[in-house]
Amino acid sequence: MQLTIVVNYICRMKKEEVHVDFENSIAPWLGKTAKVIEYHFQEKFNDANLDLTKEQMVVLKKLHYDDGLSQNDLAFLTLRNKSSLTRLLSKMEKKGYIIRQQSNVDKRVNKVFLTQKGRDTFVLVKPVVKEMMAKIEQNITDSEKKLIINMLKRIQSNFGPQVKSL
Amino acid sequence: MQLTIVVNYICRMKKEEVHVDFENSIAPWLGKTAKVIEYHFQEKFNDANLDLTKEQMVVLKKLHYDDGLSQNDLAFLTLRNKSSLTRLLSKMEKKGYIIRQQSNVDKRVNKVFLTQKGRDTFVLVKPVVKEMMAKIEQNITDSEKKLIINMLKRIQSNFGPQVKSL
DNA sequence: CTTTATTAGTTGCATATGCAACTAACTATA
DNA sequence: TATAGTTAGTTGCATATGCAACTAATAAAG
Repeated sequence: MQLTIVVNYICRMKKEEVHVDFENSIAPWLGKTAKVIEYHFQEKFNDANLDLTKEQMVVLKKLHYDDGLSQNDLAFLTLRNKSSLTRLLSKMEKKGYIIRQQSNVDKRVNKVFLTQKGRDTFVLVKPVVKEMMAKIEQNITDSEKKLIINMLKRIQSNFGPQVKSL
Repeated sequence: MQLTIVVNYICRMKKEEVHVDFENSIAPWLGKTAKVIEYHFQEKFNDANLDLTKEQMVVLKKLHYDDGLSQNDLAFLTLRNKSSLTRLLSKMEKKGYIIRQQSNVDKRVNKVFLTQKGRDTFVLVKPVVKEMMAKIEQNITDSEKKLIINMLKRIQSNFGPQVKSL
């Protein structure tokens, strides 16, 4: 009798496939929406003849508000692996948007600065970004906007403390 | 007098730098949240010893519900460039998750099918995904969940008609 | 029925990314 | 102070991705 129970249990285990309701879960919708937005962001940059990827734009933006950050901090703040940032910066340096400057306090550290071209480019980028933001939020009310941002922050908090937007 | 007006206007144009409020806009928060989630998704897969990227998981999932899709449809449904899908499938085929089968109706078309290994793997993937979904939504109420998904759908609709989740 | 246009899929090229291994430089400990 | 550990940044390797150019096959037009 005991054995029967165990066998039944095992059989049930094998049959009971875990069910995941993708259609009514946040993650897939979030992923898809982010993907759509990112795609159109890049498209807008290309249309505006900005020689810039969306990732490079984020770095430009961070430096605009916080010039002279170390690569380490910049990687952390933009949610990037430091190796990824290294190569992103190399491309941006080659294009003349930024320069690396070794710290004389700690020779391991590179401080990253915007060049004049970098600053000028960001000025051109801003209206494009603004337009995209408006398009994204065109049918979202202000209170809804507050709400969704609040929810997004809470979702992020489930994976550890985070602070600012990208 | 007329000239003065024009000159003043131009000066104002140059000074008035466009201001973008990143901190109170949806896009950056959405982007960041999606990035955090994607990172932890991949981490979970690795921890569970699933030899699978998150992108490959999405394809596996689509085929699970719609076996035999063409590469074209699969690319469209997963928001991928067809060239990107080609290479994604090549890797998945090499790993034995899927097979391509040329259509005999239209020899240009490859229909994509899950292999037994692909089906078995998806069974292992599901609980991991389910756990992640729960973690993401742990501090979001059901009505909030409905609300955020609705908003995400509306945001997507600003970039053309879309249907299902990823 | 032949020519032209379109479509499905592949490939070269460029970018972005995470991990692990590495170097150089700084910090802490014995 | 010498040795061990840590940290910042770089590089090799693997994956994913978009665009443009390409091939092969089908559809449309003459």
